[in-house]
Order: sequence, then structure tokens, then C-alpha cells
Amino acid sequence: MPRLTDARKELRRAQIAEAAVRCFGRNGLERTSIADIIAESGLSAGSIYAHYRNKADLVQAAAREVLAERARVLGEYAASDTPPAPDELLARLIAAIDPAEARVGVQTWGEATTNPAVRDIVVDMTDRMRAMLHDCVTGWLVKVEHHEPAEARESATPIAHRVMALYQAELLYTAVQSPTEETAS
Amino acid sequence: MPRLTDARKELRRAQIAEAAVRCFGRNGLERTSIADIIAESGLSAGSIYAHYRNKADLVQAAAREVLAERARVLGEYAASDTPPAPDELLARLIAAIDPAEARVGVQTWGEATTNPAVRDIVVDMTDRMRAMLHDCVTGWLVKVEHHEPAEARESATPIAHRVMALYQAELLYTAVQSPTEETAS
DNA sequence: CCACAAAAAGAATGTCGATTCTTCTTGTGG
DNA sequence: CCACAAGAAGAATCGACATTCTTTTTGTGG
Repeated sequence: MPRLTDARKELRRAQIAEAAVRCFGRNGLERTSIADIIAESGLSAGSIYAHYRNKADLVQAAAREVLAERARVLGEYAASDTPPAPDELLARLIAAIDPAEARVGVQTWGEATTNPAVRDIVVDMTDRMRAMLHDCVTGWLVKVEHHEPAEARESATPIAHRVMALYQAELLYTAVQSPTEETAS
Repeated sequence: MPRLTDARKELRRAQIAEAAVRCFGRNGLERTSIADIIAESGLSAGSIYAHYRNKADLVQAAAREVLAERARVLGEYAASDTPPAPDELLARLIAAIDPAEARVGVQTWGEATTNPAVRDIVVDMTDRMRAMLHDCVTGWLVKVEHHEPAEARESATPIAHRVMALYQAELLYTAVQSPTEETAS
């Protein structure tokens, strides 16, 4: 059965999704046309539709991509042997923000308010991030501050909530402040 | 010159802008068509275009409307004789969040990432709100905690920043969690 | 190397929606 | 109360853009 090998297929999907993220970051979710993504990816309409059902599907892929990337950064700290203190954790997360991805992230929030599929992605990713923050803070309380594990887990909750909120606010700030790149056309 | 009297003209503009806000909250900035706003306002295309240059103009009006409403609530506390403590202030602001307006607010953030006109509105309103929070916190420090005015103004800055961030995060949370109303059509 | 099915290209299609245009109505100054 | 310019209505226009279709190319299993 002469299909593309799975690895190759994934590469194409990624190539398309990454082009989409760049376009979205530049022009926004709705003002980006398929033609823009075609130009950015160097592929063709036929090819894109062979890999994604439609534009909504692409928007979802982009949302997952951006949110997953932010979750990935966080995951590293959660797994660390010497977890950073909350203030330090927040500072590092903020330092790791990429303006282009921040823009797409914030656009995704807006889209989530009326698009159930994107909403689910945002809620899921947010929950996952909050859980990782919780692990990270718990680890710090236990390993650095020498709290009891059970008690640490409990007191970590409001701290994680706070760090998450401050991080999101910073993301918003970055997304809005970062200079708007002009459209090529 | 038989024009509409200014008051009447403002009424029409408000009628249209309010209809637009309802539509945007329901379906999002871009998925709302002029036809939707026509239906919601009970007016006609011709009438709407007599009051707003185009759809972008309407989006800006809606953004101003929603953000101004949130600033208004805040202004009341800033002017109060016995300003609430930061925690209490935050709690009240959160309690005053309206889900529909929260949705349009978050959509506005997304739009601000790529639309300079909306970006300016968001930045301006955010700055204004932060300043009011600052006044409010300063008032509390001086009147309730009996700090020196000069020193109070300085220590109010990071507190105001924090309250703002937590408020924005809560707004996001409300906007995303609030049930998506189904489109009428 | 071959055959061939799937993938890529690019043109063609069809819909949707913003904006404009024409016509009818209404409020206002005299 | 009149006349008339501006306001409102609704039909018509015009372009943009997602998606599909047809043709060409290419990768894969034998």
C-alpha cells in the first residue's frame, strides 16, 4: 500500500501546523486565509486538505501546538530534583515566553469563548498546566522547605493557582504589547 | 438643517453598539455578521452604516463599551472614602464580572494582538484601570493603614499590578468557562 | 526497476457576507 | 402645517475565501 510512511506524514502535518501558527501570530485566526498558509508553508491547497479536514481543524491543531509548547517548558521544572521557589518558577516561565506564541495563545483564548472545540483544548491544557504547577510547588515545599507531603499538596493549591494567574496575565501583556508585524501582502 | 438631534443620534449609536456586544458575546467578533447585528438591533443595513463607518468601527465601539463598563465599576471604589483592602477589592471586582461581557473582553484581547486600533483601546483601558487600582490601593494604605502618602503611592504599585493580574486571570476563567450560548439560526 | 495508488498542485466553484445604491419615510426648522 | 434634507429600509453588488475537482507527480512495496 503505497502511502506516505507515518513519519513522513507527521512531518507534513507539523510543517503545515507550524506555518499556520506563524500566520495566525501575524494576522490573527480569522484574518489568516488558507492562501496565506499555502504561501507560508510552500505547499498547495490540495496538500493541506489532504492533511487537515478544514480550517477549523487547523485552528485546533495550532491551539494544541502552542499550548503544548508552553506546557512542555513547565513539565521540565516539575520533574526537576530541586524545584524552584514559586517566585523563581514564575520568573522563569515569564522569561520563556515567546511573543509570537503568546499572541496565538491569547487569540486562542478569544476563540475559546465561542468555539467549543477550542474551548475544550484550552480548558484541558490549562488544567494540565495547573496540575504541573501544583506538582512543582509541592516538590519545592517538600524538598526545599521540608513540609510534610500531605500538607504540602494542600498548601500548594492556592500557590499554584496564583502562579498560573500571574503567568497568564503576563502572557496577555506580552501578546498585546509585542509589536504587530505588518502583513507581507 | 433637519438632522437628528444629537441626543437622538447618540441613542441610535448606543442601540447599535449594545446589539453588537450581545452578538459578539454570543458568536465572537468574526463570526458575527452585519446581518446578525441587523437582526439583533431591529434596524437595517443602511441605518447601521449611517452611524458606523464599517464593521471594524463597530468592533472598536464594542471594545470601548465593554472595557469602559469594567473601568466604571472600578472607578466607584477608587473614589470611596473607606477604600477596601486589596483582597476585598479583588473579591468585589470578581463578583461584579458579567459572563457575557467577560467573553467580549477576552475576544477583544485576542483581536488586540493583530489589530492596532483595538490594541490601542485595550492598552489605554488597561492603563486606566491599573491607575485606578493604584489610587484605590493608595487610598487604603493611607486612610486605613495610616501609611505616609508618598510611601503609600510607591508600595501601592506592585500591589495594584498584582490585583490587576489576578482580576484578568479571573476574567479569562469566567469567559472560557461560561456556557456557550447556541446560535439562534 | 515497475506499477500504481496516494499525495501534491493549481484551477474552478459556490457561498457568504460586507458594503453600496436606490427608494421610501420621518423628523425638524421655518 | 410645509418642504425638504437626512435617516432608514432593503435589494443589489462585488469580492474574498474555503473547499472541491482534475490533472500531474512521486514515493513505496514487490
